[in-house]
Amino acid sequence: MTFALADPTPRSIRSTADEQRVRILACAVEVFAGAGYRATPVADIAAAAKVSTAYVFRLFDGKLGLFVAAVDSCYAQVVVALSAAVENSASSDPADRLEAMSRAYIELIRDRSLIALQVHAQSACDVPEIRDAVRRGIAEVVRVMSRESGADDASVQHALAYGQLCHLVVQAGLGEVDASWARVVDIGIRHN
Amino acid sequence: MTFALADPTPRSIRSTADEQRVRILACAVEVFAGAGYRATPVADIAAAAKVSTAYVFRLFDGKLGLFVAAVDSCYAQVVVALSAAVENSASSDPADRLEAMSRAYIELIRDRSLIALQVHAQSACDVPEIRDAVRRGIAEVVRVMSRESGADDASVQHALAYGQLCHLVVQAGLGEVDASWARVVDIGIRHN
DNA sequence: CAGGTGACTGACTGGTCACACACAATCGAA
DNA sequence: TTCGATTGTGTGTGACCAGTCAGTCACCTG
Repeated sequence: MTFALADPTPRSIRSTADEQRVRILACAVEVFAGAGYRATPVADIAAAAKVSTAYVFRLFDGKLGLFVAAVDSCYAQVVVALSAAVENSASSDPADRLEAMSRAYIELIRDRSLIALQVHAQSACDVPEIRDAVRRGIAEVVRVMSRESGADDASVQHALAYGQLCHLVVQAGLGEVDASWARVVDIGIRHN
Repeated sequence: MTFALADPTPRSIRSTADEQRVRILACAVEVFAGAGYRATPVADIAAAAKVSTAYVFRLFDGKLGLFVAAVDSCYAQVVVALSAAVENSASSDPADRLEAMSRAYIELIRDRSLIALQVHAQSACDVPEIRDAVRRGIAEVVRVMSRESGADDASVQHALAYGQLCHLVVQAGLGEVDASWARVVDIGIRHN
């Protein structure tokens, strides 16, 4: 009574669990970014990754473990992007280098996922494990901004604040609102 | 207009539905602020308000209607606080008036609820009704800041950005983290 | 080819939650 | 006092969802 239900093209090659883990993690970032931790059933992520729900639970430590892993991966990507930006910056002026990082962060917005996931993680900080993941991520981001730019604390803080404003704009979709108040919020993101 | 929040003396007299609505709404703001829209069962709010779950559904248009009402009420409180702050400000200098508003906003943090609820609403923006409520709220805040302070758009935007940074600090509890990176984020909230 | 190991799944379970409905208690007016 | 309107609740239910388990199938090694 066994019939091949899915997979019209049977996978000739088996993948390793580690490969699957990173694949599923990438899907998790994307899908969690859509509706957040609580509103996203693990089954949705499994479907996106084309695996069974049971297998996701086997590879990760529960839904919480999966979400934390997704958040960690998200911040890691941000850090990489920031580092790369400053690497390509010719100037050695701290302000310029910080500016390059800010610009790089804006660039990341093309893919809403990273921003959206950060907001969702922030909102789920009542779960200790998630709060810790957020702290780890912010810590790393702050460290990389300070160290790689050489800017003073106030400037770094300023850049962070505008990053947060950017989250609001993306999440509430203010970019597509045509009103004067929306322009007040939206304007200065590209501007220093 | 005084509203009695808690009634120590057992109600001998019937309350009107409108009274109950504002009472329950106040509870909803507080309880939703704890864990957000999805993670908060309506039953929890009903329990906090000492009424039955069924009655909450009778007074509000579903869980979503209740949450939207809570978000609206939250932003309304913020706007009131900002207006009051500028009212008490002697100076007519736009920068000073904006500063007074920022200070007032920091003051609001004593009660985590208003900040937390904003973050949760922001995170639940995938629900159109909630996204609209957030937009309404932000619109009103921006309008009041611009109009009452007379400051230029860039300054208002700057104040907003630091407000958002403030949300991150509160939500992730960075105030209680003792590390250099945490201080970079935390420092400047009181400082202009 | 026998047998072992790891990838992967379908089917189930225990629990939670949003919401509905019928009913009870209390009030104001005629 | 009766009647209708309004406040309020107990009980139920259908849907959904995290996590488990027993078992299948592909590949490898001797």
